[in-house]
Amino acid sequence: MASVNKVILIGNLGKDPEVRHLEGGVAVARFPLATSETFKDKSGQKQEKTEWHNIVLWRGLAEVAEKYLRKGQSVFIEGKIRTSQYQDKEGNQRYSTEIVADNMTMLTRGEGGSSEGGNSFQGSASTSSAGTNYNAGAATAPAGVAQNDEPDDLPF
Amino acid sequence: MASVNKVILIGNLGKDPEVRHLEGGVAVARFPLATSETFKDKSGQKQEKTEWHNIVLWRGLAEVAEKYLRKGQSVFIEGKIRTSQYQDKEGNQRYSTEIVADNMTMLTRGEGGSSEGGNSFQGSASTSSAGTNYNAGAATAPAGVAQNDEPDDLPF
Amino acid sequence: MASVNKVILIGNLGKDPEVRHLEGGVAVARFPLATSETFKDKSGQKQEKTEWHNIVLWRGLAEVAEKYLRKGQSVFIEGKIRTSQYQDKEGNQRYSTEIVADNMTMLTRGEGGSSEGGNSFQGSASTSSAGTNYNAGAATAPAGVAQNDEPDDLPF
Amino acid sequence: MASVNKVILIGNLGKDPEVRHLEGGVAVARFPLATSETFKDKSGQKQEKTEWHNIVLWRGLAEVAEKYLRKGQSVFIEGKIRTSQYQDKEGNQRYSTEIVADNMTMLTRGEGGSSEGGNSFQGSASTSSAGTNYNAGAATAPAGVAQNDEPDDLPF
DNA sequence: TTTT
DNA sequence: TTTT
Repeated sequence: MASVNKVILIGNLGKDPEVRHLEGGVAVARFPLATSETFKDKSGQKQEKTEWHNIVLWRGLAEVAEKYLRKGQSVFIEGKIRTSQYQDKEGNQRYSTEIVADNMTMLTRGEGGSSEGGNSFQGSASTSSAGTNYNAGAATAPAGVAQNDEPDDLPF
Repeated sequence: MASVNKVILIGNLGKDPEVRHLEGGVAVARFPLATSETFKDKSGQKQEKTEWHNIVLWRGLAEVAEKYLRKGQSVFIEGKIRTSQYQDKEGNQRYSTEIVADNMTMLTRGEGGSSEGGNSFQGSASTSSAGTNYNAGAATAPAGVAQNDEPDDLPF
Repeated sequence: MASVNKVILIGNLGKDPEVRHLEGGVAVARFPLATSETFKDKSGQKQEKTEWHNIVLWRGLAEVAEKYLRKGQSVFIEGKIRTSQYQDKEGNQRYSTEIVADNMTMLTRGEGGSSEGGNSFQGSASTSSAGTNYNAGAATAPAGVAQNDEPDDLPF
Repeated sequence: MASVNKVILIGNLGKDPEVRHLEGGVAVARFPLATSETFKDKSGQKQEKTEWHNIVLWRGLAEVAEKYLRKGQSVFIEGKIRTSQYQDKEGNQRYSTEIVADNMTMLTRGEGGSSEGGNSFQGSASTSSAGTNYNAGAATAPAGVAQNDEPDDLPF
């Protein structure tokens, strides 16, 4: 039964990632990501509305997040929506919605760089995106390193 | 500050849309949409996990949903994530996450048809998608104007 | 340098897939996919414009296409754009643009079914989509390994 | 007949935009955009493959591109694929594939800024994205101006 | 060359 | 609460 659950976000980390290392060495990272949109209200005033997303990353992506992602940075996230149910202290059913990432590209250059950058990491083994390709199952991260700018000799 | 908040879903309606007509003739439709994924658990057993999404459509898209969408049907939804805060009866802060649609394509053919079909409707005035192109503002608002903007005085 | 190259299509096959089996058992499938949009021209007449996309699938996805996809059927494709250069007979540089799929969901039910259906297959090992989850490398390659990588010695 | 034609790119401009102003004041901008992916070849060597996309922007988006986009900058593009046919000098049928943008977000901060930034512009009137919302039909651009960073007082 |  |  045809099903697609895909989320694409570009936003800024509200906090440094919080990383837990589970039994077996599996890492999980979480951080809040802000996206915002501006619009004009009825009186013509420009308004900004910020949306906060709970991002979750597993394994290799979590390790990359732990090493390289910091509060305030800009990141591209591709993933899926997942809503978990839990009971609160009073026993009421509650819901918590998260974005489970399966692809991540840093849009802020590592440190003191110029105006842009970015490294791409994926939760799966394919090579459909750019940057250092990262397989979430690997134990060690190849690490995102500086990548070259475009050459001048374009074919058009 | 670069920002993108985009969701793409293909799933099935869990219920008929619930439609309300606000003052001024603005329509709002809501329905739960199921996406599901299958995976093999540790014992090699095939498992299915269903995710439920709260879909919200405004104006023209809501009217199309009211007319044509029914429980069980398959639909493509493009939109954005929006989490609303509200107080529960005990005064605790709660969160509710919805997908506000700005594009919709029916994947189930209307009635007793053959094996597939679909019509596309958009919340905006552009023609970037196929099928019957629908301008959500056509009937009640000037075309091309802030059609996804909800009025400020919403009951949530 | 942050990079994303992502394509999402829903359309109809213009022909049955053409499948080739390369040395080493690697399968490649190709088919044209039509997407169309309708719009009103200046005179208010409804017009339809059809776009044709050259879809390419590798390994497991190609085998699924060979078995299940037929002319006329509706399919969801996720992939990336790839433009190849080649010399025509006169030695001029030519370009050919294809969509290399890494995820596919059939939107037309197999045979004589009711009004809709769909099965999802992925080129990578993750479980981020629904339907029968398919690992493109399962039969011929170690799971989770570079499944979208084409061999270096392709005839194009 | 269900149809979706959507492209999402993050890449770098290979050249400054070339802008033409048609009769009636309509602007069209074009530039090549590079996306790249890295992968390991058979010998384990890291390889990079760059893909070039022909981006086309109309009206307001073209004017924004003319004012703010420059060679080397990073940009998020959302649009659709369009392949045009034309005759070459020898009368042979040729194809040219372009990405017609309907949404654009600059990922490189304007001038000598710190490490990231971005402004969002859309070809349609909706407010589904962030940054200065831009309506392609408008004659004058509200212009993308500096946007604020996230506040420290996050709700989680 | 598809589909409505 | 859908669908296969």
